[in-house]
Amino acid sequence: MKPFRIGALSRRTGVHIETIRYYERIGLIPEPPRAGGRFRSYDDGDVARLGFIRRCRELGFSLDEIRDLQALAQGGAHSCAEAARTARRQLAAINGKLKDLRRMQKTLQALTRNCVNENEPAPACPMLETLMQV
Amino acid sequence: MKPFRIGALSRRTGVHIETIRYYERIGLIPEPPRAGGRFRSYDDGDVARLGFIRRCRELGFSLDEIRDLQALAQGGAHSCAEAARTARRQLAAINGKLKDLRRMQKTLQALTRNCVNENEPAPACPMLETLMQV
DNA sequence: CTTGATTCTGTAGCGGCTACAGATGCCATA
DNA sequence: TATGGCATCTGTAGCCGCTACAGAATCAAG
Repeated sequence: MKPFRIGALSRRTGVHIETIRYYERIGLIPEPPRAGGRFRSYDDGDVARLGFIRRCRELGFSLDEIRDLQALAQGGAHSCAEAARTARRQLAAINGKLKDLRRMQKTLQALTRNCVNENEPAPACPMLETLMQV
Repeated sequence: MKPFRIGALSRRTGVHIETIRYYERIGLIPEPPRAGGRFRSYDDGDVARLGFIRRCRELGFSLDEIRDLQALAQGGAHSCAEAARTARRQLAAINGKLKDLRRMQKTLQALTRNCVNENEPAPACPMLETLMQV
C-alpha cells in the first residue's frame, strides 16, 4: 500500500482533516513523515490508530482516556484489567448522564403537556408559569 | 426585604458567585445597582430571575434559549406557543442524546462483559481487541 | 494563463463556566 | 492600634474538543 495524504486519511476514517492535525498537535497521534518535505504521509497503521480513536470517541471516552487506552493496547502487563476499569468508569458516567437526561425528559414532557399550542400570552402559559415559580 | 450582596444571592439560588457575574457580563441578567458604589446589590426579583435561569439550565436549555424564554416570560403576545416550541425542540435534542447514550451504554456493556477482570496483557483483552478491529 | 483543489501554518472562536491574581475595604480580636 | 480573615471587586486565562478562518504554496486540468 502506498502512503497517502491527510485528505485520504480523513476520507478513510471519517475524521476531519483539522481534527487529525489537532490530534497530532496534542500528541494523540505521532507526527507523520512528510512526502517531499511538505505533505503529511500516512499509511494503514495510521488508519488503524485513528479508527481506534474514533471508536473510543463514539463510546464517549475523553482524549486523555483514549491516550491511556492506546498505551494499554500497545500492551504492558495488566492491560486488560486497567482497560476494563476505564470502561466501567465510563459506563458509570454514561449511566449518570442517562439519569439526568431522563429526568429532564420527564420534566419537559410534563411542562409541555399542559402547554397546548395556543397563542396565549406569558401569564397564561403553564410552562413559563411553572418555571417562574420558586 | 433588604437588598443583599452577591454572596447572599449565590446562597439563595445555588448559583456560584462567578457564574452570576458571568451572567451579568453576557447580559443574561441586568447590571444591579451598587451599594455604596462598590457592592452589587440584589433583591427578591433577582432571586426569581436567577431561579428561572437555573431551572431552565437544569432542563438543558442553552443560555441563548434562556434569553429567549426570559423575553417570552416578560410576555409579548404568542409567548406560550413560542415557549412550547422551544421546549419541544429541547425535548427532541434530549431524545437524540438519550439515543446516543443508550447506544454507548449497550456497546460498553457488551465490551466489558467479555472482559473479565483478569490481568491479561492487551493481546488477550477482548475489549481492546474489538476496538482495534476495523 | 487562469481556475480550482489540496495542503500548509498559525491563530482565534465556540459554550458555560472555573480559577486564579491582586486590590480594596470592613469587622473582630489581641 | 495592629492584625488577621472574610467578602467583594476587576480582569484575564484556562478547560474540552474541536471548528473556522486567513493567507500562502503547489499542482493539475481546461
